[in-house]
Amino acid sequence: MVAARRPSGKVPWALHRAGGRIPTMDSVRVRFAPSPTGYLHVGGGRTALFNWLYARHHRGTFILRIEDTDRTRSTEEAIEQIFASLRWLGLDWDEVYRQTDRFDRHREVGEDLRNRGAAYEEGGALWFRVPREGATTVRDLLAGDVTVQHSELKDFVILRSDGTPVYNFACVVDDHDMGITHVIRGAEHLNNTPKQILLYQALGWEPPLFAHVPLILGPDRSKLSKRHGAGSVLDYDRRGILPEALVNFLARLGWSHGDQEVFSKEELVALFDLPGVNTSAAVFDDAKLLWLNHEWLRRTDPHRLADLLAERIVTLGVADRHAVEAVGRERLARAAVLLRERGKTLVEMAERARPYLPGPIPLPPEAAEVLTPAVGPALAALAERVTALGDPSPAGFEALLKGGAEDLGVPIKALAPAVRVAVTGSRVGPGLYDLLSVVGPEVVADRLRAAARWIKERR
RNA sequence: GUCCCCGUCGUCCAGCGGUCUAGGAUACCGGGCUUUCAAUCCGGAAACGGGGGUUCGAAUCCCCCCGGGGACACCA
Repeated sequence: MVAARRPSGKVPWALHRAGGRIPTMDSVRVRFAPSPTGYLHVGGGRTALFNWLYARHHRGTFILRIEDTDRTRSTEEAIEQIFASLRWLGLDWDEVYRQTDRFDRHREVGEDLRNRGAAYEEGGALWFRVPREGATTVRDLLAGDVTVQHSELKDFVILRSDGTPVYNFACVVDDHDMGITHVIRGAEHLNNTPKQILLYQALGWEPPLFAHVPLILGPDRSKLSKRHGAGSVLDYDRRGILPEALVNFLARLGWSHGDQEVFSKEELVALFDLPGVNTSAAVFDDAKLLWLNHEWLRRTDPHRLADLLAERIVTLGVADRHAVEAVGRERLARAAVLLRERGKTLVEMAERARPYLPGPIPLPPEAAEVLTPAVGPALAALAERVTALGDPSPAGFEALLKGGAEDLGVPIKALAPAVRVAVTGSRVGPGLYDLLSVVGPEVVADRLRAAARWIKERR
């Protein structure tokens, strides 16, 4: 068994791997076939993404097939979750099927196999007879030629005693009937493929092309699964990850285009192809996802970001809808631009949005470190000047503060942190003048007065 | 255990026989800038699993070993 190498020269890569068969590139039909036994995790999400990208890149058809043949484990909620996850990722499907709708067809083909002598009944179930001798080779577009001796295989059930089909069988019948040209799926299925090829042969059908993509591993290097915690695609939405970031991250897990790291979905569609996919499993690195999310937060249109932020602020209970509306979309967009510079997720941004919303700011005891008795009068005086401020731009605030530091007798190095804490309750945050400008003169003045009072009451 | 797949910095990738004193990204460490944090800039540490071949030449090809993962259901 020799793994095929990517050829150099002008031979089209896929053609070479396909052993000379010519895949008709304008009629690509691929499918994502999840089983609705739980939420869609990122491994499944990546498989869906690769299929979708392959279909869109080749102007083909992306099919969604719900593999719910195991009625005891499949649920309607899981199906809804899968739809919701794909929609969130922005992976639209052209056709959708449900395997349970095709049981009659599966039984019909099973019957055909039995009539041909390729299957036999035992214990009420229909078993496929695997040849004793010989071997079957999978010509995988990614793994190369993989040969398995028939002696390694056992006869397997294709129709359960209750008449329902089992995975390997339903999969073959459906892929054939749906005209699937490329089966792009996780590497855990590579071992199933010889059985499926045997089925195609017994039925006299031409098998599709196969491409088994490498697995995604958890931090402990085992196949990513539910027990790794936040593996659900929708969990990333809850964590404040942008779909663009997760798509970008997932695409880079096992696929690359030179040294480029950031890809928009449009770029991925234009660049993605099977030759760029590698064959080794990848560990899911949360830190890098967070970095990408930050990149995408910074590339997102401020108004769209404002809408996403508004929603988070409400769902997280940072403020109510009324307060958010009072701020207005424009001001919120300006706040979002400041917030996204320091926050890596929408959640972090929302949690730090309090200063931009109306109302007083609670001052923690540590505020006393910069809100000293010495700056109290200056803050009170500054509040009056802010009220009379003609130019509420960052430059206007900068002139005001620097002028104030000068003639109020408090050095800017002490005044700036004091104003920051008075307005935000925190010693860290965006550039002070930008911050004040976004918060606005009225609210700034109110909080400056409140801070002056707070200092006085503490003495 | 058997079979299958994989093996470059901690992690994700580049590398397709010479251009590799191995490149990018992230994470980490140090410094500049800043009222602060972040961003940004500069610098640093960090890898070809091991052993045999083939070749003038190997991270790149072959073999063995080791290591990791996956599959071995009337689950998918």
